[in-house]
This record gives sequence, C-alpha cells and structure tokens, in this order.
Amino acid sequence: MSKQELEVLGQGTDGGCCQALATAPLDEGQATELAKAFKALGDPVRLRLLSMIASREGGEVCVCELTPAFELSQPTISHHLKLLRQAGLIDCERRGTWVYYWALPGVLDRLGAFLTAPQPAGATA
Amino acid sequence: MSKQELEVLGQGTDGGCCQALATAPLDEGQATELAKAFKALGDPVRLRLLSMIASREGGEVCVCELTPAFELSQPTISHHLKLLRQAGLIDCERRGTWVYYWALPGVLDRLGAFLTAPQPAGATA
DNA sequence: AGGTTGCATCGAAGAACGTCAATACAGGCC
DNA sequence: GGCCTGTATTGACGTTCTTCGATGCAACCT
Repeated sequence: MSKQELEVLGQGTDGGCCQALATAPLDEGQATELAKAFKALGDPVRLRLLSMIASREGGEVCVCELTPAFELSQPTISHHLKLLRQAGLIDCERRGTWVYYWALPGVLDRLGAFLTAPQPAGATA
Repeated sequence: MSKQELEVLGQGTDGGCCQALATAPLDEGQATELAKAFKALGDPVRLRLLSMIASREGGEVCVCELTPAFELSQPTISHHLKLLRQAGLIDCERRGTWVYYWALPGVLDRLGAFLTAPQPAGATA
C-alpha cells in the first residue's frame, strides 16, 4: 500500500531538488514535477487533510477520524488521500480493520525551501 | 492595472498568515485561501513564468521576453500572467508599448514559511 | 489620419478535476 | 461459513481549467 509516490524533486542524493524559484528560470521538466506537487496542495480539502495528519501528535491518524471531519462522502476523502499519497506527501498502512496515515515531511520541506529562497538583487516589493 | 489580488494569507498586520501546516489543523477558510495560492503554483507554465520573473536581475521582465519562451499562443501566456497576478504573486505596469512584470515576494515567502514549519513531536519520516 | 506592433479580452473546444452512488475488497466477529 | 464494519475502486456527471483563434484596445510611427 506504499510506493505510489512520483519521484518528485530529486529526493535522492543531493540536498536540494533544484534551484530556488527566484534563483534561475526553471526548465520544463523541473516545472512539471514541481507543479504536480503544488497541485496536490491546491485543494482546500487536501490541505485540511494534510494539516490534520501532519499536526497529529502521535504522527498517525486513522481514516475513521478524518472522514467525519468533512461534509463529504467517504469515497471523496479516500480519493483525496490517494492524491496526497501519490504526491509523496503522506503514506499509510493498514492495521487490522483500520488504515492509518502519516505525513512525509521531505517533499513539504523541499517545496518550502524552494519558495523561500533568496531573491536576486533588484527584486522590488 | 494593479489591485486585482485576492487578499491571501492575511497580508495585513501580523507577521504570519496562520499556523503552519504541521502545527494545527486548518479551518475551512484558511484552507480555501491557501489552496487558491497553491493552485496558482500548480501549473508548469505558471511556475516557469514566475521563476523567469522572480529570478530576473533588474526585477522586471517585459512580456515580449516571456511569450516567445514558450510554445504556446500569446493569449495563453497572457492568461497565465493574469492568474499569477490575481494570486498576488506578481504585478505589472504598462510603459509605452510594453508591459513589464515583477515578482511580489510577500505571498511566496508566507507560503514557504507555512510549509517548512516545525513538526510536532512524533512525526515520523 | 491611417497603419503597425504589443498585449488583453472574448468565446469556444477539449481535457482534467471534484464529487457522488454503487460496488468491491479486507478483516474482525458470531 | 455468513454477516458486519471500514476503506478503496469504479463509473458517471457537472464544473473548472488550459488552450486556441478572433477580436479589441493602447501606444507608437509616418
């Protein structure tokens, strides 16, 4: 039930995926990969799901706690969780009857660093 | 030609828009506003446009330099620039025949900080 | 004024997305 | 086994997004 993430942001060996946004123009491939990740964050339901999972003390949340927090059908929540998982933002495991999700901070940290990087000289405000 | 941004992330008085993603569950309103911003970043063309603008030394880029960098029609590029502007990520000004765009780092910085914030105790990797 | 260039807007077509009801699958319990 | 509960998948429908050609507007140039 794991291993569905797309290989985003060169998670491999080098520390950072690519140049920061404001450092150099992105090439098409980098932009496509990054856009997939940001698109996963571009929905309010997924953002709330992710924050519910990532802010959880124990690090894990049962789906049975997530679903009733929304006024949406159970398949819809399941669908959004799947997209978050495919974006490499969360992972899950089945334990008996229930499925537990947890956050994978790696991609999130890379995206954050990508956004907050240094501007060049003359960037106005 | 300005003043079309949506008021995202409480750009007003307090330093940070809201809790970090991994600090506490987002409420519906926060999630909706943040999702709009991330959605603006969720397209490879817009990401490339933004990086081309934000990484520019002088801080400004003429549209006439942006459009030929893509294999897309001129109206399509104009449309994406409009969306970036509505998201509060860039602004523009007409000077004579040409229109110049520049980056507004504020929203970008807030989004980055929102993503890279501290995890709670037991968050696994 | 008339023509030309640069950019924005309009309207339409196709693809992608979010949502649901129905169904399938997995595991526990009797 | 048979039933029940929790979660994922399927298939469909309406909406939103990306893209384009056509057109409109603004500014320069003779």
